[in-house]
Amino acid sequence: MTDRTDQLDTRYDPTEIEGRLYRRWLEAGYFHADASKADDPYVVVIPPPNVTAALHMGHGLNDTIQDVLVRWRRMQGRETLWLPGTDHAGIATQNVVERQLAEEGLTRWDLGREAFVERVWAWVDEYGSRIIEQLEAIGCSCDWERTRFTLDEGLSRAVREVFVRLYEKGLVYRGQYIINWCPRCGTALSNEEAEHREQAGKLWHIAYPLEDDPSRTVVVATTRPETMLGDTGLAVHPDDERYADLVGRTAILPLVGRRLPIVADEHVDPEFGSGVVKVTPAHDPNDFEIGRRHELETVDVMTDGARMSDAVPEPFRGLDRFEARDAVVAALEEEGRLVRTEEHVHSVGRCYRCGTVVEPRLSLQWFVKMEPLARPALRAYREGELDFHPERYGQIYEHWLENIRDWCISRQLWWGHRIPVWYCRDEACGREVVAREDPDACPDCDGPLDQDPDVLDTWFSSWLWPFSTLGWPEETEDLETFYPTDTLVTGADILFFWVARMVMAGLEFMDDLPFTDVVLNGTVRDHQGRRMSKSLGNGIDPLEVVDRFGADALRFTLIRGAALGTDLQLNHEDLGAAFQVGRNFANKIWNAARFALPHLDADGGGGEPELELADRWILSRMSSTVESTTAALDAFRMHEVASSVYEFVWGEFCDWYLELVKGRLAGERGEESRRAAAWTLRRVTEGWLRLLHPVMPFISEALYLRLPDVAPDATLVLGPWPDPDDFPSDRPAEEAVAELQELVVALRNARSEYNIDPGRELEVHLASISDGLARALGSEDEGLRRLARVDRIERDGARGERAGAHAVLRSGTEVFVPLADVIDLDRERARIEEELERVEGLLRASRRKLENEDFLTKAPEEVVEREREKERSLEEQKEHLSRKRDVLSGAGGSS
RNA sequence: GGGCGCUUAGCUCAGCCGGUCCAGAGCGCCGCCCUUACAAGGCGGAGGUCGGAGGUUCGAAUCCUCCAGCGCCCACCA
Repeated sequence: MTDRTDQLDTRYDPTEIEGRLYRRWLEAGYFHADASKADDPYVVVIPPPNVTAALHMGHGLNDTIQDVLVRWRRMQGRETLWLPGTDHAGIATQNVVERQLAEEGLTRWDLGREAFVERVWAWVDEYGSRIIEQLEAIGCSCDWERTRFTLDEGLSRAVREVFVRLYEKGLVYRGQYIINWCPRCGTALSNEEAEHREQAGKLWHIAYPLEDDPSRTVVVATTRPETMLGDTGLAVHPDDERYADLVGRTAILPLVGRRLPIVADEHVDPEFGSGVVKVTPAHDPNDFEIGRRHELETVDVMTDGARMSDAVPEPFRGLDRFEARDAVVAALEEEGRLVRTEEHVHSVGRCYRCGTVVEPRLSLQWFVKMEPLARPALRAYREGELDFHPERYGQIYEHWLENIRDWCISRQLWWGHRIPVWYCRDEACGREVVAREDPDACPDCDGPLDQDPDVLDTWFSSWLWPFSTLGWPEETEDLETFYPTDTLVTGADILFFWVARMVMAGLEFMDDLPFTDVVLNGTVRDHQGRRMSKSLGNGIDPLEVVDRFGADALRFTLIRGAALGTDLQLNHEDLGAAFQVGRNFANKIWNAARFALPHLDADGGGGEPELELADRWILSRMSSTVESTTAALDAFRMHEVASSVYEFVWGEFCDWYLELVKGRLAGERGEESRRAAAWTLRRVTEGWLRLLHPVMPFISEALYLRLPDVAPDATLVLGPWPDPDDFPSDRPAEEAVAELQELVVALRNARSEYNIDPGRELEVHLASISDGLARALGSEDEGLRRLARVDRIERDGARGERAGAHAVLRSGTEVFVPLADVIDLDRERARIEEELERVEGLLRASRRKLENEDFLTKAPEEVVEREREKERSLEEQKEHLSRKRDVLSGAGGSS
């Protein structure tokens, strides 16, 4: 690494720097958390990406936010653990490998269970670490030594322990209920895994004849006519007088001929449709309940693949359910049973993995009883122990928990945690064994046992993530030290799947919340507002962005757009446009440092020199920036973290401070002044490099290492994080420089307005100079000359002159620049008039307020005082502007 | 059916538990500038009745009500 800054290119090239620094950090072990040293640790667990995943922008955003928080806390000196890992993602991963097999013309059944699972493991071994490596490319400071996988031995033991404990507590049970069945994936799903979408469909009205009076029919309506083949009853509301005489009688199911008892049930809405409901207990959750209350039969009319089963009349057997729908409708029509058909919009559930329409279906599955687990999770939230950012997600969490339903956890897959339940092969014995260790034989009859063939829902391992990854159920040092964690950063789409369930598991098994703050980041969308997705082809590959613009540019752009709870739009068709904010900022920083570094003194310049106004000003601004940046981090307002550093570095440090001190650094004002500037520059540069480090870790570290008095093995990674008190606050200096800036802008404005040659030096006459400006001129005379290209500054002069540019600053200071050769008096007068009008308008508004008795009595004193000051300032501006107008309109004026 | 969010400059968005906002940023646009850190830059500028209508208040982009458009979540809509 070289300190020869004169060799640095004017364009920042991140490629070589980033890889080298990341390797250094890894080798130094900075990201590894030491449990023995952690008395106040800061802990984050990563939302484990699927092992099948390739890094996409959603990860980019989510993981960068985590890295910013983690790096900040680490810099603050807390022993910080960011625990990484991946999720085995049952359905998704199984699908990937099954698709591979399909290309070879095979199915998993051809391989058999054992060989198939081996094959998935082989896939995971080969590709499973890919996403982890990609996280390194964007700079994530995870503790890679603690990387976990949800199918690890340790995590598997945790899963099993939890299943057994819940079973023993009576919270896990097996039963026949209506679940969501995905016919493509061939498995049951939880309620959360069925995504409901509104869809245009039809409502078919069908006439069912009565058994004892076939001339009389009752009309029922359905959106899924194929399921009528499984009807086993009809229901009406008990108070519905229209049908009171039907209750207890029997109808005949068209096409099938089955006898259907007509029952009275509260669930029926007499207002909807005809007020008569067909009851299909095996294919509808409500019908199932009605059927159970009235002891109706259940007839499952479909196979696992959603074809019509042998339970239906011959002509329909083997038909796909949607073919069967058409066939049933046609047959009904032929028999004259179809009364009418209407268009109907209703919501249809689809598998969240493959999009196939799910079939509500009666099935024997394992469930977790959720209400007892939800109660403490609700209490913790209501008592304020759990905070959501943004807050509104708390209400969504609360609502879901209040209405929680039991969780179907068995999946008819092969890839996942096998359900630890064995059944005695002897039906007469019927013993069911649930055990932590695999049993050899039936404890009752000593006969052979068969393990339940199903695996557990992937989320049944994910919900244990905050403690299973730390060693639970073993009482490890890690668990003792790092649980509970602090902040969870994730997407709102898995609030129920994951976040709420982790809270429940944490409280149930650790007796403590798994985290105290939940940050929900937004969705990354394209420039048309569409979610980025593979199928739309509108995704952006974060690694391509890293290659082209650097990880820092990627991170800065993401963080700057990550306003709390809002989505982020990025143009996938023009990466340059999308990421130039970050790229340009990195370049700006690079060049600012390129300029500053050679001016810094190797020994830090000895003791503290006599600081000048500009020095005190930038130090004071630095102090404010430390404060605002820290406050933003503390409140998870990521975009404010980025923008507060950005504005300071670019808008204050580069645009003003560097320009103000250029002359001094060149020695124009003597050694003491040079030393003061160099000393300040050194401190401020380091200050903002530290503030920048969480968001842009690479460039900040690279530049930090180039500071003249920094050891080659030093690092920003371990902090310290700056404190506002490290930099003296200086209000008067801030005010003075603010007025100087206003003057500079006014002069530049005049120059631009009249198209004055940029090289031409101006002569400036000032009158009614404010105290602040007087102070600024006293010490920054040369700064003014440099910033506004001024060669002569006169005080209290040229009040009566007309041919030039006129201005009045907010402080009331009058500015005049003689420009007889270029000035157009009419135009100048118009300019002043316009300004005068604006000021008068403001003054009127201000006076209106101050004349209002209510304002004076009801508004806080400081607000009134501020308004008075504003009035005074406006009065002065008005007076001085009027004077200028009079001068410009004076005798001999052109109009 | 219930709930929530959004609507601010041409575009993308900050600000929003009221006064420091004389409403900001980035991009885009217009003009000038290759001024020895940076043209991935500098300087100046134009551009907004803060979705609409009421209301509360001394004071509203910010709070309340209603309306319109967009989006999201939940729900046993046969």
